[in-house]
Amino acid sequence: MSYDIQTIKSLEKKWQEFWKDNKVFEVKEDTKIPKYYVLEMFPYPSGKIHMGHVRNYTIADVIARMKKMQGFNVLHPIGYDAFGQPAENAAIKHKTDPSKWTNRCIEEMHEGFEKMGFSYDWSREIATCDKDYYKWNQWIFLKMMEKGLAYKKASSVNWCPSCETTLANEEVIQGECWRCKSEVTQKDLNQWYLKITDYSEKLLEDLDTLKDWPERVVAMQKNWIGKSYGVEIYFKVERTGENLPVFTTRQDTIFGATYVVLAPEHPLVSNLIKGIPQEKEVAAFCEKIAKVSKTDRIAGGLKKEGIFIGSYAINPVNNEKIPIWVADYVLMEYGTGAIMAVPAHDQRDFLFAKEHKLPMCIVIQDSKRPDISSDVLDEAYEDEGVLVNSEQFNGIGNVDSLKKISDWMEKEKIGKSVVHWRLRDWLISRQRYWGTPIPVIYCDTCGVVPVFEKNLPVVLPEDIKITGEGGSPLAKCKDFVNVKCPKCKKDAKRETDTMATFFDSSWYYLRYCSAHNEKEVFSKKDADYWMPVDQYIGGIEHAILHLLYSRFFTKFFKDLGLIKFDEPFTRLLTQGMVLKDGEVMSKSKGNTVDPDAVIEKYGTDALRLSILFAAPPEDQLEWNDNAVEGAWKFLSRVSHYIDDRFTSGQSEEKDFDDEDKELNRQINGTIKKVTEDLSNYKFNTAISALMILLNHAEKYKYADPKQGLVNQTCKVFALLLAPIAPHLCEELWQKIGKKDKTISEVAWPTYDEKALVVDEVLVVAQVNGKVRGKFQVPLDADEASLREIVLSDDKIKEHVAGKTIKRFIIVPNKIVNIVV
RNA sequence: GGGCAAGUGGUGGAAUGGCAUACACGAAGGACUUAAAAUCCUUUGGUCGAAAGACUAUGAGGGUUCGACUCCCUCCUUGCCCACCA
Repeated sequence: MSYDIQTIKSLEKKWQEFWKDNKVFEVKEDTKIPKYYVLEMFPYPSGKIHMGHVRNYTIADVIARMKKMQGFNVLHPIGYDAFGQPAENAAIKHKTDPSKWTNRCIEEMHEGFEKMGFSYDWSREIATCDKDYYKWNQWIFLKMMEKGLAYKKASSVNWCPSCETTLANEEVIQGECWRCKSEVTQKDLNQWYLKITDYSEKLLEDLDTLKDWPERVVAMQKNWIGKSYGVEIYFKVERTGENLPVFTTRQDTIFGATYVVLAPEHPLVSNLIKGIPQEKEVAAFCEKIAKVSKTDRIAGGLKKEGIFIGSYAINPVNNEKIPIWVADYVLMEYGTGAIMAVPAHDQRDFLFAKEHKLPMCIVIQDSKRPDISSDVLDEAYEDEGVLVNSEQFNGIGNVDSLKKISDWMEKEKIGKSVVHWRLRDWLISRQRYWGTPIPVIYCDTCGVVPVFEKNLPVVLPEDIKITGEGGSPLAKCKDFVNVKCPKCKKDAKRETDTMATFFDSSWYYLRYCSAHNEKEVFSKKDADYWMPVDQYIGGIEHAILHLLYSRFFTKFFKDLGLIKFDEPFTRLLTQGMVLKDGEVMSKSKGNTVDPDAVIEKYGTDALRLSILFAAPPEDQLEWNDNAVEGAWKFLSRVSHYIDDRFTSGQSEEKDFDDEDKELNRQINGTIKKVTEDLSNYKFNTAISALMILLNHAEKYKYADPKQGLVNQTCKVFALLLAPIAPHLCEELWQKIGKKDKTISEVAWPTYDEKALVVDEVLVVAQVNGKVRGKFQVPLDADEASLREIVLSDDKIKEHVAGKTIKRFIIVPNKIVNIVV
């Protein structure tokens, strides 16, 4: 076969059609065969595929194809996360509608995936904007309502003024909208929430079972869930006697509290300032802070603003009277919205106290510089030490005192141990059009009425004008909004908000198990067989959002009795970004490389190979055109090797000479290495092992070869390379294998342990740790013979001469080190 | 401020206690060719040396070890994530 781009392109097309026409990668549940579920995070359909997709999905495809050859029943599906705002924005820009735009993008992507030769089960392709899919979003929502997990509440929410919608906490990155980077403001709205916090403990605990997840993803989730143990201490307002609980994790510093601070939104504030001289001033301050966005609050940095509100609090441990302040650095959402300030031992309190000339009281003494006083401190002392000025607790180490103090407070009923979580309930209402309608109806008589299950789906009307100017388009669609109440049949109105699209993607992996089931959200039996996902692959950017939500849904489904497992994804791989000139490839930066153009020039297999060879999958990958060129060359050499050397109809030879044995050893060693490396995502070293074998095989004697050995080499190349460069290997297999099977159905090669054994090994000899010689010695040579071989060498003698040998260290079959 | 990664030739990277720089890219030289492309061969961390070879080198500095890119401590730099979270 001639190896030129035209030939390659036509054979790639030929095999892609063959796989599709013969449904090679469509699978059925079969309990007699072990299953393997390979899943990549499904794409947002935004147009043609980019290098990021190519990398993510090539990694998944190699794993899926290898597992299939290894005899697993492999589920490898794909679909589209098709709802969401970009479609709406694109529709406005191109004067089309989101549905048309999305469908065109899906077609383009589908085509791109076929061109990459990915081994998908196309019969399970899904799109979340399809009513057969989002019907089940609505069904899940109703189930959650039933269980009290979906509820509506009025609250101050994150609002993106540019997207004109609310955002979940997880979608606010450094005070900015995760999508458009606009500054997020706060707004009071009545919105739908999912009670993910009911699962806080479970979500945290089960992280420990995820042994095959990257540690940093686990760490990020732990951080986000944010469990902290502390004490709620009951301060009292001196004037009114009202209870004023504060939350702290540093109860060891309670005797050092010199003032109390409330968040500006704290409900006590307005009561306490009523009628006092500075009422207006304080109210104005609180109002001012409430308006400031979170970004600005943070950007203000260390400068902390606050004001005394005219009342005092009583510290229950010593009945001391300390002033109550309001300040911008205390957040209403965390703890009780009130803190005790210990300026001597908390840097934020320290800065605030200095700024406002508030007193300090040292209660932890640094053993290295005893007798420091508050006047000499230039920052808070936050390290460990021994308690002072703390009555009966004096002299105890502050860490040891934590439990002692909380126990004592509980006994005295002046506080209680509590656990606080950082995780908030998940706000899912979005004031946007292109999403799943929330299946709820508002009736003046019956109140909030869920749509009956039999009336699902609530279909998203598609003939709608999207202008992008103010308000949800659905709210303007009278046919959609005006309905009869399902309970009392009087006039009622539909909810016009749609669901956040992260809802859609929180369970799609279950839907793939029975993708077109019309009766159920997914079939229990199919989910039992396929789930959990054995290998999940996607970007690190989903480390918190999508992965946390999916874990939450899984736990919810388990509680519903629909599934039997706790965690959806057994093994997780987060692949690195594709960069060009040191920056992430993006359309806005104009540094993208079009996969199509690369395929045009070098073919799909070369693209796949080069992207895997260039870097380990978790690292960033700097794109380099030359790398594809190199991949092309390698594939060409493999192809030529098999064309030139393979001869059919030869029987196996037995009497191997040394050169034959060496080739045989390398063949078996390569099978071992490639099998292990591919299983551990070490694609780059697997490929280099194949290159090494080729370099060696090409040098193997041409004149008098053992043909059986050569044929075996050819087969090993085709089989080991098949998951990476499937088109070429299919073609090569036609020449060297049985023609009734595609190479993807041929068994993965195994290696012969015996062939790996050598009778001689190269042992490195060191003198004082420096390499001074290398020796071929018999395998497992004993100390005496090693001493004899090594010490009789002239060069070693030279380095040892005139010195006494103190030690003779032997690492069997590897190294000897003579210490003189 | 907290957490987690990472730092190795001209470049991507390999080696996770035992020959540092595998494999590849790039570069230089050569063969084939009227010529070019393609292909093949050779060289390629640095310094000294004609060579044999010696010394030196994995961000910096210390430590453990017969032996350290690898383990420990301190520091520097870069990237990512979180962050007035009490």
